Amino acid sequence: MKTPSVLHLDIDAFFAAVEEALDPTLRGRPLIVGGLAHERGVVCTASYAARRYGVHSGMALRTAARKCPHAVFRRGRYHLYSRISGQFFACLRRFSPRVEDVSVDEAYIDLGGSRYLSPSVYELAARVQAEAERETGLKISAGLGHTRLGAKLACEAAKPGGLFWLHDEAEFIAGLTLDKIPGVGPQTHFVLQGLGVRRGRELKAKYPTLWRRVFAGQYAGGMERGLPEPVSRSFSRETTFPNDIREEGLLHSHLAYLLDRLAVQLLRDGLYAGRVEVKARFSDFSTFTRRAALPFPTFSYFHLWQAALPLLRSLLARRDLPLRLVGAKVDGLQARRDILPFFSLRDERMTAAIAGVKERFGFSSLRNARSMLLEELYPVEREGMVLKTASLTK
DNA sequence: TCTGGGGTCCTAGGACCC
DNA sequence: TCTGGGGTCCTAGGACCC
Repeated sequence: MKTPSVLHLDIDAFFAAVEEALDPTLRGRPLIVGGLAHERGVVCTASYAARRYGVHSGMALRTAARKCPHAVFRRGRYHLYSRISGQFFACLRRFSPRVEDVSVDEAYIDLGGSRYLSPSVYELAARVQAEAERETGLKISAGLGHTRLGAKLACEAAKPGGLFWLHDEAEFIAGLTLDKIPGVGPQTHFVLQGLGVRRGRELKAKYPTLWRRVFAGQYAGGMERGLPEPVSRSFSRETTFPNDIREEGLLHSHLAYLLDRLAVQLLRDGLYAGRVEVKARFSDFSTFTRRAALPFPTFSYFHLWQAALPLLRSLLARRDLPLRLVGAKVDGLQARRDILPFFSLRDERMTAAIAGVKERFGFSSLRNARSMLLEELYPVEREGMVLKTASLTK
């Protein structure tokens, strides 16, 4: 039998584990990262101690507080997590050039070409795991398989902190109940249940096409697919308000703020957007989006704003309710080098200059006037030096 | 007790063109 | 005169993942 070479690694309860590592008094206590107990929001990560009370990620914070009143609640410190995530991936890349990141705390790594490092792939996997744990200071679960799916399932079984090897993937998957299969969510599960399908083998026998759809997707074929450096396809930002908002001027300010952030990100990554999308969620949780192609690829806040404002207006016309969320997204991204230099617009240069100041003095050192309204309502945390727009005009 | 934020990928219908 | 078939682009929405 062919030797498995795909290793899946997953940092256990990542955000909570970082907080525990930094504050040992939290160890063993139920810890919930994502927001404070009374806030409008959901659990991002729950420590294993908190999970014992039935708290899990995605649960409303207020529900979690009811289930586990003595839990410690923390807002996330995402810059910190992102730095440790960087160490994690740097460590993996020393063992193989074929590393695929799934998220900040999850990766696939193909050890097929790295066998010279160790006589046994199992030992090599254990070494990768141990090394990553040493460098991050966190517990990491690992699973070895022939395909991504096999590796992921093995890792799932190894949690927390173990290393598993799935000997017969096909047999294991055939025996699995559908809700355990990645890619089968609540909707698909519900439909399949209605069709009398409970396990993998029934799905394979009765609905071979669907079976292939589930398994020939992102997890099939080991690591052959998808290995070119992943490129960003979209960026988005959204805000759920502490209280629902009806006032249109204030909603415009929020939109302006989100677009400002997207413009900075586009510039920083050297990308132009081809399309902009606005999202509105009303107080009854009904959610709508509107997208529009930009007249030409751009990274300019001003162009994004011109295209996005009519979209927001049209969304607001759909319901006579206040909003609980507004969001903005850019996609159709293209690298700057792939764009014809057919225009050199003044406000694109201005965006670049503004982004330069933000880069140096912090995002909120310069704000467009439209989003300044927000500062009176929600004072902004400032990083470093404060540079007010007004002081530049002198 | 409500229900975040950041993504990816897929489908379906209409417009438009040949 | 009551009509086709394919291709492609566009937008809206949904399922799913961490």
